[in-house]
Amino acid sequence: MEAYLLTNVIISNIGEYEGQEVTLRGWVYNKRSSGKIQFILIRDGTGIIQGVVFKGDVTPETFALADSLTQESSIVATGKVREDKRAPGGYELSIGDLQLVHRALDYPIAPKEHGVDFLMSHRHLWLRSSQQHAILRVRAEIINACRDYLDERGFTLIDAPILTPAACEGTTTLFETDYFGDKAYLSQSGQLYMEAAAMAFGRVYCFGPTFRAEKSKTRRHLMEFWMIEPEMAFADLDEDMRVQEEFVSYVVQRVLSKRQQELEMLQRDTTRLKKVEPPFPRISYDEAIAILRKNGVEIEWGGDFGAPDETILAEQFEKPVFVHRYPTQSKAFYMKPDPERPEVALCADLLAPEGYGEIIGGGQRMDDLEMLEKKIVEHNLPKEAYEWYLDLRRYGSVPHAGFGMGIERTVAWICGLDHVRETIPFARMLYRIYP
RNA sequence: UCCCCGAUAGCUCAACGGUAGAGCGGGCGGCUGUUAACCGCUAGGUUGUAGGUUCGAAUCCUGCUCGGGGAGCCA
Repeated sequence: MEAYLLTNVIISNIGEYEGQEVTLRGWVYNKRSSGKIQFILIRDGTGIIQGVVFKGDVTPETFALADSLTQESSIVATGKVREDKRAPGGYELSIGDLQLVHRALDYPIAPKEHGVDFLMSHRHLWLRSSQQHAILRVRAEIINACRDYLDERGFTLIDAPILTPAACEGTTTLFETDYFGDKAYLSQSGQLYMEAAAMAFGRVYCFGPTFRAEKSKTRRHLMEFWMIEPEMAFADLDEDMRVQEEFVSYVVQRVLSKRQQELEMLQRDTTRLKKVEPPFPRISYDEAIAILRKNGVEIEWGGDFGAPDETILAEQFEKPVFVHRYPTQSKAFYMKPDPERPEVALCADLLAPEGYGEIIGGGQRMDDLEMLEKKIVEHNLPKEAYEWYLDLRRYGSVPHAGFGMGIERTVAWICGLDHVRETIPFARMLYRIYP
C-alpha cells in the first residue's frame, strides 16, 4: 500500500478536482445497488461523496468487490470526479479501481433510528454518523472562536491544574483521588488559579476539563465537562458583563458564518441566533424574583433559581440575559459583596435563550484581605489551604473579575440539541463511563 | 438521595390473559441512476432477572438489576 500523504485529495474540497482522476481513502457509509450499477457512499471524515461503479467500466473482480462491500468497510477508490446534480453533494466519483483495506462485518449501527442507550454504548462508532460529525465540528469551531476572541484581546492562556489539594469553592462534591498517600481532588474550577495568573499577566484564561461528583441526572449535566474561564485584573462587574456579551456574540456569529452547513444538517433554526449581538439585557436578582412571581412561581428572596425558573426568565427576552446581584449568602465565598448593598454580591449569571439555562457564571472577586479571611471562616473552609489565595490580597490586590463558560451547554444551545451528552465526544455521565 | 417512565430478534417497535410478529440490519437471488433505493426468499427469541397470582403470563402483582426523564446542585 502506498504511503498516506496529508496532501491527498479530501472530499470536502473535491470540487477543485472536477474532471480529474483522484484517489480517495475512506469508509463505506452506505451502499445501494441496481444489478449492473453500484452506488457507494464514501466518507473520509471531511465529507461524503457518492461513488458509482458501472459493471461495464471495471474488471469483473472490481465489480464483485464493490458488490460485496459492507457498511463501514475501509476502502481506497480511484476514479474521475464528475459534477452531477443527481448526487448528494453535487459531485460523484466514477470509480475505475477499488481496493479493500478492511472488511467490516455486522456493523451495529444501521441507517435507521436507534435508542439513546444503544447509541451511547456505541459512542465510539456513533461518532462516524453525519449528525455527530456536525455537532463536534461546531464544538471545535466554538472552542476556536473562544480562543481567537481572547487571544486577540491580550489574554494569555494559563492553564490551571486538574489535580488540586482542596475544594475551590468547598461546596459541591469532588472526585477524590489518591496522591501518594495524600488526598487530591479533580478540579471543579480553575478560577482561583486564574486569579493568581491575572495578578501576574493582567488578562488570562484557562480552558480545560472540570469535574463535579454531583449525582445530577439531567439533560444539562455531565460529570466531566469543559469550561473556559477568563479572569481580568482591574475589572469590575460591569466590565465583566461587557466582555461576556461581546465574547458570546462573537462565538455565535462565528459559528453562523463558518458552520452554516453543519447547522443546516442539524436542522437548527438560526433566526434567534442571528439576533445574538451586544448589548444583552440585564436584570437584577430582585427583578428576576418579581418576574417569576408575576408568572405564578412561589419563590422566596434568597433562594437560587431552578431550571424551570431559568427558562421562564430567559423566555422574557430574545437574547441571552444577565441576572446580576444574587444574594451573597447563596454564593461562593470569593464573591465580592456590593458595597452599596452587602446582602447581594457583584456577580452575574448569563442565561441562554430557548430554555438552555445558565451557560456562564461569573462576577467580581473579593479583593479585601480581611473580608476574605472572614468569609473563609464563615464557610468552614481550612484557612491553611487558602494561604496562597490570601497572598493575592496581601501583595498588590486589585479589583478583578472573571467568568466561566460551560462549553457543552453552549454547544447544545447553538446546535439546538436537547441534551448535552452529544456535545462532547465521550460523555461521562451518572452511571455511564463506557466507552 | 428523591419522584416519574421503561426493558420483547443485532437495532427500532408491535402483540396487552389464550400458538411471539413486522420493518431495518445479516445471508441468498433479481434489477444500468439509486437517494435511510426497491422486489423475492431466508436465518434469527428461555420476552432483563427472581418469585407470586392463574387452567394458562411478554401481558397482572412484588423484589432486584439496568437504562431514560426530572428534582436538588450547578456550567
